[in-house]
Amino acid sequence: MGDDEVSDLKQFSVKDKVALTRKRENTEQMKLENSKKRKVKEPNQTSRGRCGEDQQCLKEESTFSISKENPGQGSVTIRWEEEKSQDGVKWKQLEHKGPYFAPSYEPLPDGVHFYYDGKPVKLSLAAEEVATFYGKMLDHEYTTKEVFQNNFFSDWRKEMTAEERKIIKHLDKCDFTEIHRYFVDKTAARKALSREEKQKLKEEAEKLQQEFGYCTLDGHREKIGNFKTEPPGLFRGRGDHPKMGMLKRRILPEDVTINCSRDSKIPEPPAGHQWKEVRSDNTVTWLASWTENIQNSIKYVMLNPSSKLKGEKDWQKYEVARRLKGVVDEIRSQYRADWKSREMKKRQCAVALYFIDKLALRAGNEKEEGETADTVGCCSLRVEHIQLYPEADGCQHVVELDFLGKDSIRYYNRVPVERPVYKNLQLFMENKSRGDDLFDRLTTTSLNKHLQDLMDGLTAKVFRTYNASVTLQEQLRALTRAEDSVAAKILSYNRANRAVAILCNHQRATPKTFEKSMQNLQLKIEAKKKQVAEAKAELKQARAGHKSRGDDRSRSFLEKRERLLEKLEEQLMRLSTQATDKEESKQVALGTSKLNYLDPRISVAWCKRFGVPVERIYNKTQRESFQVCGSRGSSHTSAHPDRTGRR
DNA sequence: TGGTTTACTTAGCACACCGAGA
DNA sequence: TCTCGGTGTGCTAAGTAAACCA
Repeated sequence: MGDDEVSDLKQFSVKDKVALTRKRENTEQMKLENSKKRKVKEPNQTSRGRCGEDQQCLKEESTFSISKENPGQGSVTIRWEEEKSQDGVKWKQLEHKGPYFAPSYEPLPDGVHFYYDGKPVKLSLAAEEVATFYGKMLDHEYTTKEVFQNNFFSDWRKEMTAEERKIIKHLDKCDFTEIHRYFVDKTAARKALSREEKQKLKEEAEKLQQEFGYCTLDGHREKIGNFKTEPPGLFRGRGDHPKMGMLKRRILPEDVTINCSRDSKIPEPPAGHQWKEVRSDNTVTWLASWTENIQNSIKYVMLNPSSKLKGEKDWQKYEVARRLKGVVDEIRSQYRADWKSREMKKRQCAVALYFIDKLALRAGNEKEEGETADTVGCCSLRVEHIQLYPEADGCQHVVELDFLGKDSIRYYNRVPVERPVYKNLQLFMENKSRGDDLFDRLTTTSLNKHLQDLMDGLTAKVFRTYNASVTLQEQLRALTRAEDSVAAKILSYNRANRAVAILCNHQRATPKTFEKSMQNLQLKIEAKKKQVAEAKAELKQARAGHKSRGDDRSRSFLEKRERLLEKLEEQLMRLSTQATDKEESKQVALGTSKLNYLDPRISVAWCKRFGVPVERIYNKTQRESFQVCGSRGSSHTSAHPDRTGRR
């Protein structure tokens, strides 16, 4: 299957997107009308007014409104504002053991050969190591790609001795199959280890985690997110990445900069080595860094999301989104007015902002050509990425967007836009060729500068967070029914979550095992249906028996049958719900939005209101990240560090 | 002002792990 | 006890955006 076909399969149906956009538009229209009716009011009063119509809604809404209005939360904002003013100081004391280095290369056993042109060739250690990188990936699609093959071969030859280079001249004459088989067998052997052996490995990993996986930050033991250096291998760039297959070098202590406090115990480099640099910069949160050789970018060792530092940053993100809620109507009026501006730059900015707000597009920074896959975001859209239709699908002024976004995931959407937007797009496309920038007067920097003027801390990214959280809230309100079972409520939650994922274009490949596991689930459903039918027949008989005999024994039997039927029907319902959920989620990645875009306070408030245990929505790690404490039906919303800082 | 660098968040994939059910 | 399949976790690429610099 070609890449284009994969992309085709991976796009959401336009119907999903159109339905979602319309739902959001209706809400927006209502809000606009309401705000017109109210005329001039403080922004936060506007948002409260809408919600005040429904007491329960007010409670939920308060989880996503300006913190000044929430007793007790104002202090949190103030505390962080205070911290921010301290010249960006992130910590006072930081101590750690440095990164854990990838194990050195273990040569292949004598019985495993590499063949060139049918003849075994004993490779030098360096060349052999790189050959194993390729051999391991033999059953991966990457190795079928020409760019991957060429980059690999070119970098591999650099690792060869002059002798080897003389022999090995063409990749298609190389035979890595023995190497491949060796690693497949090794994986199988690892899987087949005894319980005790596996336990031993687990204990060793845990020991490593305990030794290198934690640091001390301002006197608190914090978990590190990635304490191991990235092992060498072949670069796996996504989409049509021009550098895929290139050799990712092994990271040595000499490449690593350590960041820790001056008075702490400086981590020891591995024996015989030294660090590139040891510094003490408390305005940054990273513990160690190095520059990787593929794109010359810096890689960092950072804290785990469960850490105080990350938690606070996350909380701040949602606070900014909450502040946006208070001014979003005003911003929308502003960009609508700017659609008619005499200044081209202003018009482009206003139209781009409309896309970012309405379609939750990413900002779209400029990228260096030829260095990465050709992907775009809003500001970097080109003429070739949009099509205009005066009329389509029964709507006027339809725009079709078709481009590759982050991770080369295709964004495809057909959406009716307001007339001035349509007219402006026609104008922006005039006298341009397909490869020209649609918004040629606009950059993400200028857009963000404009947003900064509208609201302190506002950037393009905030609109995604804001619209994602608002969508979740609206969908939860529309879909949840108090009388539903917990399973049905969770289905509603997943549907709301899914609406957000579709809005943000979070896609995933259909799991390889999907068809099979779906088939098995259907079989289970059929079997359960049969059981229900049988139980119904038995119940009927039991009723007749009790009617004719009327004794205690027949009554007891009847009650048992009733309970059995009830149980089976519930099981059937649960299976059907599971099947629906599974089918609807097969190509949608729910985790990304749940983890990065949805204010946990909304989910926790929903759990609390509808008696759904928080642990059914957030797993252990997610609860740790958000500091959400789970308790059946009465979950409290300490979604983040407490007001005084530590949890 | 515009290019570059740095620091951080967001993203999907692969695979290990673990529990349910046969 | 074994198998299957879902979930959780680790990994690292790919974004955003601010700071820096000439």
